[in-house]
This record gives sequence, C-alpha cells and structure tokens, in this order.
Amino acid sequence: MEPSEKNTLTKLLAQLNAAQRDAVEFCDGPSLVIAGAGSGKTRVLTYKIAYLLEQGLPPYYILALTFTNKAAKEMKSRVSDLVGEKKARQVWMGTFHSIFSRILRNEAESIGFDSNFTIFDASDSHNLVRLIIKDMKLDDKVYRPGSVHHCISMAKNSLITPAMYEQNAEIREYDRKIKQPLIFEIYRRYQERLRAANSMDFDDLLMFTNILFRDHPDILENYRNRFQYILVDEYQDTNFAQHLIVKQLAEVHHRVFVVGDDAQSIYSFRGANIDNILKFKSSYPEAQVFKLEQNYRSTQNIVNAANSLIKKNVGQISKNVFSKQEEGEKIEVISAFSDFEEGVIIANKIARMRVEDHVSYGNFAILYRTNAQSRIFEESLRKKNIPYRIYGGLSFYQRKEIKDIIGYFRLIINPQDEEAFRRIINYPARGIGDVTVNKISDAAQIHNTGMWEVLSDPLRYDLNVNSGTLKKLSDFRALIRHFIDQNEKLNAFELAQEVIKKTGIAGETYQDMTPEGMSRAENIQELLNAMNIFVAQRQEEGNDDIRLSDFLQEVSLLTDQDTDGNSDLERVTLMTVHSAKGLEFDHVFVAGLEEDLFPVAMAKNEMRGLEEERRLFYVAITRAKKTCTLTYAKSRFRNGRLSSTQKSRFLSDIDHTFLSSESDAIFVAHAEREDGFWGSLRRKREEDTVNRSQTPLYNFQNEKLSPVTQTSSGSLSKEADELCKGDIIEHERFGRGVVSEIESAGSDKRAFVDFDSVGRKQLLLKFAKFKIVK
DNA sequence: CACGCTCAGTTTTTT
DNA sequence: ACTGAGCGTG
Repeated sequence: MEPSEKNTLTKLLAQLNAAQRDAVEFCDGPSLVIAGAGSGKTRVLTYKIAYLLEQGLPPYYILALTFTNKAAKEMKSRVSDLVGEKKARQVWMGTFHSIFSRILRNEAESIGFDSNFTIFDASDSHNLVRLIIKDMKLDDKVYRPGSVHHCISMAKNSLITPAMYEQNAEIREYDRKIKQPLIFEIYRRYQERLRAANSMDFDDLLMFTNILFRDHPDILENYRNRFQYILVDEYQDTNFAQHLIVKQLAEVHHRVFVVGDDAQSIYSFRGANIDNILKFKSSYPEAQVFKLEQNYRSTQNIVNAANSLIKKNVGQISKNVFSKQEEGEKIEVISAFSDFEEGVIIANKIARMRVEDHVSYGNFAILYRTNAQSRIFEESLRKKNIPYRIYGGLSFYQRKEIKDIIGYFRLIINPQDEEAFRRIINYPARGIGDVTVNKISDAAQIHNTGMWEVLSDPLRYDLNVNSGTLKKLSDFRALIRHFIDQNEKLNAFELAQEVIKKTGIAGETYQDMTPEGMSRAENIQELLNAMNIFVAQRQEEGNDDIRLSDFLQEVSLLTDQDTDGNSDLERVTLMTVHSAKGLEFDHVFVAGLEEDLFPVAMAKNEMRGLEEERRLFYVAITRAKKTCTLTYAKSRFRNGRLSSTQKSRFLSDIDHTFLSSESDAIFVAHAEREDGFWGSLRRKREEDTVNRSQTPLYNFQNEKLSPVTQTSSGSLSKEADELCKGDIIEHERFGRGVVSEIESAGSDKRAFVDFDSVGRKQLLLKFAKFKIVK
C-alpha cells in the first residue's frame, strides 16, 4: 500500500469511535451493524464506502441501497466529501426501487416488458384494482379496493405470484374467512392488466427483479460479479423481496454490510419484516455483529426516556444506548383542551423560545402521527407569522392538474399505459365519455389487446360507435401520434410545452381566473419550470439529448420526502413521524399523544401493531437533540365531529423520572379562536395573501428534481448572478464563450452564450458551472 | 355527453 | 370537513 493511501485510511479511521471503526474495518464477510438511534449510522455507512474506495475497490463494484431518495442523496454527498465527487458518482447508490428499476429497464426484454414501461404509483394501482372489481361485478363494499390492493402488495412483497396465490391453501382459507374469496382472481387480472399496459407497480419492481434473477441465471451472474460489496441502510425495513435480492447478489462475494436498528422498525404495513434483521445470523451464519451504542445526538434525559419506553416491547436485540452529553432538560408533557389549543400552545412556545433562547425556526420540528393533523398547526403557525414547511401529504406530482399532464407524458412514452389512457382521453373534455371509453375497454378485453390498439384501428375491433365519435377518436389518436413524432425531435421541456399548448390545457387553465384556476396554472407553470431545469441540468452534466422518458423515469420514483429539507434554516418543520426517521432537530414537539391517534386505533388490538406504534414513538422522541415536548388534546375534531379523547398509554410507558411534572395548559387561546363565517373568511384571505406573496410559505420550487440545486447556490452563483451581456466566461464543458443575452424569468436567470467551440447555448445561471473571465 | 347536485365514506404511516 | 362517486337533467 502506498504511504499516502495509508495515511488517508488512518485519517478516516481516526474520526470514528472504537465500535464504528471495528465495523468499518471488517471487510471479509457479511456484517450486521446494530445502530442505536443517533449512534452515527450514516457516518459508518459513508466512511465504510470511503474506506473501501481508499483501499482500491473500484466504485462501480459497490452497491449501496437505501429506502428514500433523500437518504441516498445525503449519502452521496457525504461520500463525495470524503473521496471526491468523481468517485462518489460512480458508486451504485440509490433506493431499492430506483436501482432495480434501472436494472429492470436494461433487462426488460428478458421478462417480456418493454424498457419504457410505466411505473404505477399508489393511486394508479388503486384505480386499476377498483376497475377490476367493477368488471367482475363484485361489491366494492365487500372488496374494498384499498384493502384488496394491500393484500396484493403483501403477496408481492413475499414473492407470491398470482399462480402461487391461487394454489396456496392457507391464504385462500384466510380470504374465505374474511369473506373475500376472490382476491386471487382480482390479483390475477390485476397482474395481467399491468402487463398488458407495459407497466409495473412499486412492488413489481422488487418482485420482477427476483423473477429476473430466478429465470436468468446468466443475468444474475453478471450483477453478482459486479457488486463486490453491498451495503444496505435501514435493514430493519426490508421486506422478503428485498432481503432475497440482497442475498442473491451477495452469494458470490459474501460481502454484505447491513445497518439497522430493530427498535426503529416502523414499516411492517409495507411488508417490512423485522425478522430480516433479528435473524440475520441465520441467513449469514458467518456474520459478524457490531453494535453502536453511544448516542451522539441527544441529551441523557432524552436517551433515557426513550430507552425506558422501548423497554416495554418484547423481542428485541439487547443493547444499551447511552449518551455522554449533558443531562439536559426533562421531557415536558403538556395537555391542551382542544386540538386547536394544542396548536396555539406549540406555536407560542416556538415563538417564545426563539426570542428567549435565540433558537432559529429551522431547529424546531412538529411531529405527528397522521398527515391530517398538519392543518391545525399550519393555522396556528401562520397566525403567529411563523414560517413553516410541511412535508408529505399530497405531493406536487399527485395534484390533479399535474397528474393529467403526466398522463399525456406517460401515454406518449408508453401507449399501452391504460391508466394514463383513461385519464386523459377526455381531458380536456373532447366529447369522449364513459360510454365510449367502456366500449373501447370492452373491445380491448374481447380481442385480448390494449385500448390504444383498439383506438388505432377501431373498425378491425368492431368498435360500435357513431361516426361523430369516431371522428373524435381519430382526432385524439392523431394528437397523441403527433406528440410521439415530436418526441423524436424535441427535448423533454420543449415537448411538454407542446403538449400543454396543443391539447388546449394551456388555453383552458390560463383563462380560468378563479383562485383555484390560478393556483392550477401556477402549478403547471411550476412543472414546466421543473422540466426546464431538469433539462438544463442534464445538459450541464454533458447529456444533450434529454427526452421525456428521462424525465418520466425520474419523476415516477420521486416523493415528497425527497425535497431538500435541511436547506431550510428558517422554517419550522412539520411532518409525520414516519417521514422524520433519520432526521434530527434541536427541539422536537410530538403532538396528538392520544389513544386511537397515537397509538392509532387500528393498531391497538394486536400486540404486533401496538409494539410498532411504540417503536414509532421511540423514533419520534429520539429525533430530538436538546428538548422534546409531548402534547395531547382532551378533545379533537375528527371526521368533522368534535370528540373527546384520552391521553395515550405511551405517556405512562416513559419512566417518570425523565418527565417534568405534567402541566395543564394555562388558559391560552379560547378567545383567539376564529370560528364561523368570519373566521373562515379571514383564514381564506390569509391563505391567499400567503400564496401570492413573493416568499410563499409553502413552496415546491424545483428542488425535488435537482439533486445539486443547493450546492450551486453557493459562491458560484453570486458571481453568476452578476453576469452581464458582453462578459466572457469559461464554461466547464463548453469552454470559452461570450454572453450575448441575459434573460430573467422570475428567479431563474438565464444567459445565451456564444461558445467558441459549440456555438450558442442557453445556460441557467442557477446551475451553470463556469467562471467569469472578464 | 357534460354539468351540477347529493350522498357516503373516511384502514395512519410510504417506496 | 372534504373529497369523490353516482345520478339526474339539459
């Protein structure tokens, strides 16, 4: 080993504690790291990758899997800091779903898919299930689409195909017991329809990866050889399908490094199997186990309180999480009269701490069990002019107007996509109603083909519609065909503009002067912006030909959780406890600690469910670094009704020595309540002002599409902002050029630059990597 | 076929 | 409270 390399290795290891170092240094076989909350889990993962790279393992031999894009992004940037961006970029780092969708697109033919397959999101899946239930003339009160889809999802996560499902006596017996004996049939049809639509749902991405590996040993062999080192974050959240993928890929080199905390397993509803981590040793008998027990995040009081809570669970890996930080303040429990008052109390407390303790807004988080609770905090914070940011809830890409446009995109890329077809065939209204759509659907099913095929050749499939309708259909077909042609020539952004214009969406939306209409128009504009930036950014990276399909692939696996949170130093964070996993804040409020809310009503009948809720509460408390405040309300609006509540049993699970004596809220806020007409009118107006102001509190921006947005707003853009016409610049990729024009559209300034080598290019100043020469 | 009205449900959490 | 599905009318 070269001396310099050795030096870097030593330096890397010197920044770790003994337990972390042991874990990083052990590279000869499978290893499991049990990482207590706040014990430096991400640190170990990133240093491990750096360590491997420094030892000379080529980056493209390393596979690092996470659950969220956010975690992947975080890891990427931290590895970048350690070993440089160039190497870090080559590591296969991403979520299970994104990595394996990439692999599936490469290998699509082997499993009978086209590589441009669509990825169905949860609501697409839900719709399809509902459609099938209707087709089968089943009662959707008995066969609730949501629960049926859940069953299907669980089956897929356990790698049970429709055929296996049908033959599995135990499952069938269970279905009979819950009076839904035909789920197997729905599952079968669902899977057929997905395939006919050249589409996969989220679960398919994992199931078909397994099918691919099962049926094509040569392909498996290829990836097995490539991935010499596999790292998995949040291993306690893996399901069987994920576990098996990892196991198979690790078969040759036997070098898996999984990190997790059984006490933070909170995704069983999604098929996560806590046994994967509890029984890691039986899957990999020669595995080494490392425990990280020192918590660097929180005060002793917080750690101890959390420990006392989690002790009430049975069946966990024993560990002794401890903190060497100061003892800190006790956890405060506050009761409020109502959910409304709970909001006011928290808002007041934040405002007070900001002034008295000089805490900036970004160091506060309000965590809750359900998204529905966010509304009340929005109100109370807004009233006190406290800036906040909500994560989760309806994501940008789930908004109707956005999904409609995405529907066009999907159909252009994959005309087999039935869900998209149905969504847009009559949007904007073009006189093709349900009757016609059903006829097309029936014809497609009879002839065992897709709806697009029927549309393409209505006569051949005996489509029984009148000539007027026929004309409308052929117009629609021509429209989509036109876009498909354009897709050959235009980039994603240009094509999107074309779609919005030619379909009449632009005309329709921009004319609508109602507040809702204007907000829709803004959202569409936002989408276009995002796409423009997406294209510009890729061009910066050296890809000139950015097609719609590239954008679509990115977007379908993106979620709200992926927005860049930590950049917002001046906003209070509002999110569900689930979303907060992996994050930390100085001051945390956990709200709604009431029976049937936290723990949620559904969970309390079963031991398993209750323990998961308790782990969830554990996750919530351990997000806090300095203070943690628990609140509950004695009454709460639920489903439009005011109901009285009981305080959560979890509060008494915490050892009282770590709690400050419970305080009833002193009278705070009854008078402030704005009920009735005037109240709601005023609220409405406030909303409007907020939405229209220059700095909206709730702002999607384009961050969700741009992994490097934040970094580029540093020193570069300050110079770039001052760029003028006539300046000469040196661009990282295009070389020398003269600025011929500056154009600013809102916050996005762009420059037209004539480059010596490549001619005129458009640069988005936000992203462009260049120096001003003169 | 589109639009507007009424009525019912609402299983948390998310890739 | 709110949304979305279903139904009747123009």
